[in-house]
Amino acid sequence: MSGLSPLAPFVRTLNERVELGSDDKRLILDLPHFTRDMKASATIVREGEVPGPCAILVRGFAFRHKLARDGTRQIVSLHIPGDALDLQHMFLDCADHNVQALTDVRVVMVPRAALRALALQSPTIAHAFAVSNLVEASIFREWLLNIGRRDALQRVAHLLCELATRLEGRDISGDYEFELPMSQEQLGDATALTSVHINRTLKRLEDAGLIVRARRMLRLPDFAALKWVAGFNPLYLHLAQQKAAA
Amino acid sequence: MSGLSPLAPFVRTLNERVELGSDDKRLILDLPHFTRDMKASATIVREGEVPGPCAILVRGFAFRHKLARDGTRQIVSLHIPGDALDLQHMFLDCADHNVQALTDVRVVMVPRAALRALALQSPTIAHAFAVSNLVEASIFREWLLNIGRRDALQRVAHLLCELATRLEGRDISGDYEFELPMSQEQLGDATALTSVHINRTLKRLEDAGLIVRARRMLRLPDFAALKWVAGFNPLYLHLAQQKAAA
DNA sequence: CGCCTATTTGATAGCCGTCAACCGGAGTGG
DNA sequence: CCACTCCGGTTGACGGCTATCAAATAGGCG
Repeated sequence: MSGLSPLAPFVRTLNERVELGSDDKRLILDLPHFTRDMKASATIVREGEVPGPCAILVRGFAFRHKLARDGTRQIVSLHIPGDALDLQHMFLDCADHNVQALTDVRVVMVPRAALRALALQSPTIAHAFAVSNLVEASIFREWLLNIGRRDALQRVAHLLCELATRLEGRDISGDYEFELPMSQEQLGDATALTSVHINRTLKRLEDAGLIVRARRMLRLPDFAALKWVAGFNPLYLHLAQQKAAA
Repeated sequence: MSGLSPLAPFVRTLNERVELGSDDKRLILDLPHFTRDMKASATIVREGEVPGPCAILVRGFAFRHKLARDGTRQIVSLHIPGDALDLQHMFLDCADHNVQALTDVRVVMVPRAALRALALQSPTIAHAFAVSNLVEASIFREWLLNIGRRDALQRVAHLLCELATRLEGRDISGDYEFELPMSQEQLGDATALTSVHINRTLKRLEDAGLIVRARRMLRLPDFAALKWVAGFNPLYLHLAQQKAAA
C-alpha cells in the first residue's frame, strides 16, 4: 500500500529482513521528509562532516568510499534503491567516509531526530534499523574476504553475483540481465584492482561464457556457474529463510 | 563502582563512546550472566550456527574470521577486553562468520533476550549498543581501505597503530609497549599477506626504527612516525571528542 | 633432551600494476 | 550534417610486489 510515498522503497527493503506490520509501515511512510535529485558523482555525505538529515536512496545507485593518503580510492559498498545511506551515521557525530552518487539519483532526506524518535516509539522498527546496519556490516566482512583472499577473476565475479542477488526481483528480469551502473575504473576501486585489469578480467569472464556484455548492460547466462567461480554464498546477505550451508 | 563484576570491562568500553549514567551502568552490571574460560584458538561463534547467548570478552584477545573456498582465512577484526563478540549477531538468526580466541580468554555469556530487553528498557543503552555496532562497521571499512589500497609496510604498520590506539590506557604503558598477541601467520591472515612476507615486513619496520621486538612484546619508540608511515588517522575509531582532520 | 611449532632467510615465479598507445561512442559546436 | 573533443574502454610490453617453495634456526614444552 502507498507505493506513492517516496519512502516506499525503504519500507520494502527493511521488510526483506524484518517483517513489518502495516502500522509500522505507515509510521515510516509518514516520516517527515523532502526529496532531492542529484547528478551522477554528486557527493551525498562527506568525510569529516557532522551528519545532517539521513539520506535514503530511492532511485539510481550510490557508493561509499574512503581515500588513502596517496589519493587512491577504495569503494567499500554499493547501494541500490531502498537502501538507507547513513543509518550508519545516525548515531555517530562525524562521518568517517564519503557517499557519492554512482548514477543520477533521487534521495529522500529524513531528519535524524525523527528517525531516532521512531526507533524509540516502535521496537519492531528499531529492530529493523539494527538489522539493516548489521547486514551492512556483514557485507563489509564479505568484501574483506573478497579483496583479501580471492584473485581478480573471483573478485569481479563475486561483485557481480552480489549485485545480481541484491537486485533480484527489482530491475532484474528472470534471465539475470541488468545494467551495470559502474565504469571499469569504479569496478576497480571496489575490488582493489586497476581499471586495466578489470578490463582483462571482464574479457576472461566473457570468453568463459559467464557474462555477456552490451554497452553497460550485463547478462549472466549461467548464474550458477558464475556463483561457483566466485565462491559466492549468499548467506552473508541475510536475505530470508537462509540456513547454514555447511 | 563495582569493578568486581566481570561485566565491568564491557561497561568501560561502552562508556568510551557513549556517556552512561550510573543507573545504566548498574543495569548492565546486573545482567544475568555466566563466566567461561577458554583456551587459545577455541571457537566462540561458528559460521552457520544459530547464535546462542551473547559473549563478551573480558580477558585475552579474540578475532573474527571468514574462510574462502580454498581454505584460506581472512581475519576481519580483532577484539580486546570489553568488546562484545556478538552484538553483531544479537538480531540475526544465523552467524555469517567465526569468532575464535586468539589467546587464552575469559568471556561472559549474557542471554540475548536479556540484552534485547535491556535495550528496550533504556534508550541510552540501546544507543550505546548501536554505536558499538556502528564503530565496528567503521573499522571494517578502514580495514577494506587497508587491505585494498596500502602496501605491505603500510598495512602492518596500520594494524599496529590500531591495536596500540585501542589498547591505550589499558595494558599499554606510556611508551607504547605491549604484547602483540598474534603469530606472524595470524598477522598475515589479518592483512591479506603471507606469514613469510609479514616476517620480512616486520624486519623492515624494525630496521627503520619504527618497532622494537622482543619475543611477542612490541614497543613503538616513535608512534608518530609509525602513524605517518601507516597513513593512520584514528577518526574511524570514533573514540572521543574527535573532529574532522581534513 | 627431543619434538613441534613459529620464525627467519634465500631463490624463484606469477599475478597484477604501470605505462603507453589506440579505439570507439557520445556529446558539442560549427 | 559533420568534424572535434573527451572520456571510457581495449590492448600490448614490461616491471615490481608479494606468493610460493624450501631449508635452516630458534624457542617452548613435554
